[in-house]
Amino acid sequence: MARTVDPDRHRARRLMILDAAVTCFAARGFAGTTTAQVCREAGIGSGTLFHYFPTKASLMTALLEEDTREVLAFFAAHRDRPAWDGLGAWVERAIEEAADPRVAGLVNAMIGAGALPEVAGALAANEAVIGDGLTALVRRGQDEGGVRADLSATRIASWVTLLVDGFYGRIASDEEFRAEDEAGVLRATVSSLLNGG
Amino acid sequence: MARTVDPDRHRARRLMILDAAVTCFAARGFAGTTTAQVCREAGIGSGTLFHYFPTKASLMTALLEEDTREVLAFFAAHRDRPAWDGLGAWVERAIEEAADPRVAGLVNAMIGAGALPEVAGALAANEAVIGDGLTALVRRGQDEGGVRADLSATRIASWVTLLVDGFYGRIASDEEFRAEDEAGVLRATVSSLLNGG
Amino acid sequence: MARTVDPDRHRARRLMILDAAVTCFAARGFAGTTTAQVCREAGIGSGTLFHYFPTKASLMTALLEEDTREVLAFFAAHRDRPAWDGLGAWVERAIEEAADPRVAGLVNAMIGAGALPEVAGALAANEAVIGDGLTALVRRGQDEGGVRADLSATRIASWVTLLVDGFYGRIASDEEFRAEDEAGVLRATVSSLLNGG
Amino acid sequence: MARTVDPDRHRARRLMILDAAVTCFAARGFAGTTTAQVCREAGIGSGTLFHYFPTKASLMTALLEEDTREVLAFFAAHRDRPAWDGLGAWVERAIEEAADPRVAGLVNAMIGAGALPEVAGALAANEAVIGDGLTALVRRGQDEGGVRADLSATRIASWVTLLVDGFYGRIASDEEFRAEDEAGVLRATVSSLLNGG
DNA sequence: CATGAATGAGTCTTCATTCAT
DNA sequence: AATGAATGAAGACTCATTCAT
Repeated sequence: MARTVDPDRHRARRLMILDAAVTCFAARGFAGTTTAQVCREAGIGSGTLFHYFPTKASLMTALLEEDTREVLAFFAAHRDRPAWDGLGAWVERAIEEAADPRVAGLVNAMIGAGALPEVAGALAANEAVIGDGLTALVRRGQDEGGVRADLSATRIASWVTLLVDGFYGRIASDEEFRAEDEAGVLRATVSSLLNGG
Repeated sequence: MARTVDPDRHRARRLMILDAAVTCFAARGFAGTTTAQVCREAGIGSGTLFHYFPTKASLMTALLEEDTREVLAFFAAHRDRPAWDGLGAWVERAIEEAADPRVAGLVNAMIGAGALPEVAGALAANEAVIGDGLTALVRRGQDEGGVRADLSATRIASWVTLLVDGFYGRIASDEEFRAEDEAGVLRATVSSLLNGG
Repeated sequence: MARTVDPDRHRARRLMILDAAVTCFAARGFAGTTTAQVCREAGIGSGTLFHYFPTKASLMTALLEEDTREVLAFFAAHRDRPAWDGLGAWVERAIEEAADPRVAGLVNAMIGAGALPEVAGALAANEAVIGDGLTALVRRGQDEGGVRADLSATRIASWVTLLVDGFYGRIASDEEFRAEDEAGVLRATVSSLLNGG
Repeated sequence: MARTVDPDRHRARRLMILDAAVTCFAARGFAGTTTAQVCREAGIGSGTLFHYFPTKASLMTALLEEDTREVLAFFAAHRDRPAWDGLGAWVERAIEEAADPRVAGLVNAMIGAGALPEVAGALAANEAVIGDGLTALVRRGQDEGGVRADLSATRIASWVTLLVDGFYGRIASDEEFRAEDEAGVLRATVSSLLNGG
């Protein structure tokens, strides 16, 4: 009756598969990726894939949930720090993530898969967590001063997201648009947006 | 002497089918849309669809080419007018297009389909035309004065596109982000970006 | 109430279409040929094709029936002439027909279409007419002397057909097997077969 | 350590599917056979068929390649034996194969599918191997004596093939032409052809 | 008569998912 | 737990045929 299940090994395997999925989704989009390609990339059999993830869509939702968890952690970590620092850190986080060339492609894949009902929920949840977290930060920034008050916190948060998502999108579609080169403009544009230009 | 071919009727029918495709792609994405759904939406048989468009992907490329043509016309119309007006008109164009609730969804669908090799070319061509047109406008704006000169025209054009695409993206994913409400912020942000505010 | 139907014109048009069909069937086989290709080859619209021939298969059956009629005429013409001459003429007829490079391909196409129930009947009728005609000729040849009597007329007729069909088949599949070069061997082999080698 | 792949089982299954394909192709021709019919005949699902054979045409090419392999083995086995025996054995092989009532139909189906570009190559290869093998045998027969020398080895080989293919064709199209009954005439005709009758 | 746009039944093929080993 | 052979539902696309003009 040996305990064959090693939770650590299980978690590591799971992450390896998710990493393979990121590579594939980023390169070929969600619909353009077959589960067979993910298996090959991960070096596993198809049976094993479905042992860890019940459906192809669940790979995407797992990725989104993973990100949602990290986003929650991010906002939790900034709950007691100055709002302005939190907003700056959010932008820095985006710039750092954009350094992984797969991230921009993955974001596009997520958007493409967003039309699928199975993914829509996780995508909406992810966006809600980001929207809520940023809105809270912006509102606090308005209270603390430093963030403009002529727009609602919700709308400002939306515009910050617009800039960050637009940043990812540009990286994905424009070879010459490089995260490290454009980071400064992003920081400046967000700043300008936050304090009302 | 039967003259069954009525070019006008043909063109109208073609556009009707493309319109149905826009509706479907916007609602369910490219991969999520079946050709049968487009047929139903257009009120035609499957054979008729493939009489006008040889493949499902060609619907998407036709849409992109249609837009590319309009974009070229736009930039041609602004060739001899003040660059600043042209840039403003480009933003207004985006705001107006965003009024059609399907456009934002369609943009997402295009991004999702961009991984398909058949679509990639048309998508790249579309982006190139926009990039070139905007870059020319920005460069002229720099010469005429009024547009900042600390960034290259190419990079500024890229950032304008980032804002416009981000705008579409937000409309698609956020119910509360409405084109008419946010048009002012878009205008201001683009202005601020252009003059280095 | 002008009599618009010109029977001659109708017949000529019909033959032109059949000729186009022969070209297409010979080049691409029956299944490999689309009615659209026949229309293009004949320079007519699809509606016109089906005005003359109700189905694609009817093109094939018309071709077979055309041949059946010619075969009947051939055997009728040789009814009162020496059987040996008739058998020789039959071989010469095959050699002459094989000069049209399309004939061998057409024969293959007929064989390929023979599995279709709509064509099977016409093919069987064609073969029956040839079989009956040759058998009668052979039997008469046996009576007149000159043709071996150790095999039934039916079997000998079958073997003559085997040689002629094999001749067509070889021309179709072997570039270097040319009707004019091999005619002599065919004549000799048939002769040898008829008089029991 | 799971070893699910049993090469023997795989090969057996593959052959079972090919056998089902032979049955279907022989009965209804290549174009007249649907992949669904092959699946039903083989007792497998459609996915399984395409697990073993990527396309419908590949069933035909596999069949041809199978035969090509056997033909090569045949000629290899007769390389060091008297040429005359080899030629005789080739005819006996044809007679034996013709005993399977499906073979003649299959040959017709192969001819019908020969117009397809995917099949043409395998068919040409098959014919080349037969042509080369027979030509070598005939040439050796001429050297050893016993085979006429007034015709080139290539042409004689072509005529042997003409007789064998014609034999198959007759069996396919004429109910009363039975392999066992006509074997004697075939042997005699080939003999007569080989020694210049 | 001639036309070709419109049709939709029928095909091949893909691919997510299951399950026996 | 891991495998990959087997599955079949679903989808893109073809093409013979019809019919309004």
